[in-house]
Amino acid sequence: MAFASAFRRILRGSSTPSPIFRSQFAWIRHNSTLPTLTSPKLFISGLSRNTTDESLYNAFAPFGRLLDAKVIIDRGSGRPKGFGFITYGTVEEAEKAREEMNAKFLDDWVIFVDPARPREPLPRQPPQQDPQLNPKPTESGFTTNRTIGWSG
DNA sequence: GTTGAGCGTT
Repeated sequence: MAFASAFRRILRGSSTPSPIFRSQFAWIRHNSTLPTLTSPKLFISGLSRNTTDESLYNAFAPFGRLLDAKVIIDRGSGRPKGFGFITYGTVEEAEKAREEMNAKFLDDWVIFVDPARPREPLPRQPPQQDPQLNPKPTESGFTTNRTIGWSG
């Protein structure tokens, strides 16, 4: 927006987006609502292009046992997309890390720590199940018997 | 060598 670029010039005067400005948003999010974490997986956004898997790991290592720390690299350009994912052993560690690292600096950039969305649907716990939205898809002439469970 | 919202290369 125009706000961001304006604050950018005011606070820094350089082409680097001001971390101070970004931290305001983070504080607002921090003070408004804290969504409870349900998984030890965290989505880290606002990363610097200099941040790599190792530096991301080192930044979040003190808050718990990190099982994974990954900075997403754009396969086309081969450069970091500016966000990544970390996985702790427990949700408590993830919550602590979120409390400690959200709206904090990493490589001169204010990072955002949010719960990561599930990438793969769990096989035993479907996230959404709306049988009412599919009353009867029997238009193809087939009488689709509802198969309970995937008997592979 | 480019500009910063977002949910991942298997």
